[in-house]
Amino acid sequence: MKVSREQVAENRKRILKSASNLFREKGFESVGVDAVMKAAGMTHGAFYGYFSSKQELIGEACAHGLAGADNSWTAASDPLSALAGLYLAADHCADVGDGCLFPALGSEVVRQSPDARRVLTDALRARVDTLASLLPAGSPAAKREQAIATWAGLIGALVLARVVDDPALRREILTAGKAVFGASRRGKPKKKLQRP
Amino acid sequence: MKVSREQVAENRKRILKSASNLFREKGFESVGVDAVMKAAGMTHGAFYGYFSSKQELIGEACAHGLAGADNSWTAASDPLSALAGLYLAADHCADVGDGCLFPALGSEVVRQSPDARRVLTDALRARVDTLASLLPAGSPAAKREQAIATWAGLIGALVLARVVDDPALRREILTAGKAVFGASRRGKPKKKLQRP
DNA sequence: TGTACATCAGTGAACGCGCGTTCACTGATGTAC
DNA sequence: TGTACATCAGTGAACGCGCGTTCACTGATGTAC
Repeated sequence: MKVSREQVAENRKRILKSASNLFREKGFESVGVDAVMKAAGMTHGAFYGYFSSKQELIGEACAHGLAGADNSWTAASDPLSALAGLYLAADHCADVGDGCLFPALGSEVVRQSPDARRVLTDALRARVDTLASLLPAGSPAAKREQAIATWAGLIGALVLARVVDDPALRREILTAGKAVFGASRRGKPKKKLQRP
Repeated sequence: MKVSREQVAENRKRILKSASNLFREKGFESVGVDAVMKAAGMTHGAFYGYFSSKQELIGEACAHGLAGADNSWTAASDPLSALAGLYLAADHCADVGDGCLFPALGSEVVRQSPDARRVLTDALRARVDTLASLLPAGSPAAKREQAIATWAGLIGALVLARVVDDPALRREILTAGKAVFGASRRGKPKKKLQRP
């Protein structure tokens, strides 16, 4: 049965959202076209009316998942600590399916289509630029260096926190990451503020 | 045809090495029992004489891959910068199959057996302890925090360097990681040494 | 605005293929005498 | 030490099953008049 044009556009978005969530949760190879379409409320046969192959879906689902990232930290008064706090929050750690794509799928995208790698590369460049521009101090080169290392640290910390099977160690990783990567000035410990 | 006991022990090691390399290169789901056994020089039928399932192999291959890690940096005069230099070297970045297991498979192990997660958790604990004990300055808690953050940063940087499709950006990530995570004292730039 | 028809999004059965796993068989190993 | 036999590691065919992909069909949509 045919379906209205708005319905088609809506269905496409729903497929991309389902795919992007399922891929992050279970990986590209463990999620079939069947599962994606079922999650989107259709049968698998309709898939090839939207995408020419699973590989194409993977590329577009990555783009969709990266586009939906939470940027609220950029508006904070201390963007770096806001980012670290948000990124290494316990609920981001627990919610792989709706969380950042880099820790969930970064190491798997290497083996996917060139398109998918380009999508991640572009997204990473944009995030580095954004973070570098919001850092409070340093030369442009130093800011860029810190922005790259900070993203690497946040992503690595989330990968480790998720893989570890001990909740106490997981909390320790998240806390250490927030402390180290969320502080603008390294090595200069902040004094705790006391109520007057 | 039966085979000598030494041959059996050797075959088992070869299966584990093949599996561990192939899994790091292509991921757990993309590598079949067939491919592992062929790489080890046998046919797939012999597999179930060594392991009861592919899941069991995954757990043991992870343990084998983690046990073979390069520890030469611990003997260096500046272990932190030696570790960062080794870990973020271009050839470690290029050689996924023989490289560290965390960046290659970290995000995939979450979905494997509890055994596999425990193996990675134990290995991470050991690495954090080793690095913390070799850091030059700080309280035990501060050393531990820095050790955790450093491992997170190194692993995240390698994941990002590998996923990116632009060699220039890849080099930039590796260089930034070495500079930031390989320096014991943060924020205090080293003066370049000049020949006298 | 109403009707008649062409379009085409979605359905569900079907296809090869590759995967994890099993098993009867083979023949070299290792042991009992 | 030599021989005869039981053991058992490895082979390769076979099994279900699930996956990516195709396709004839259906019936609601949207257009031409």
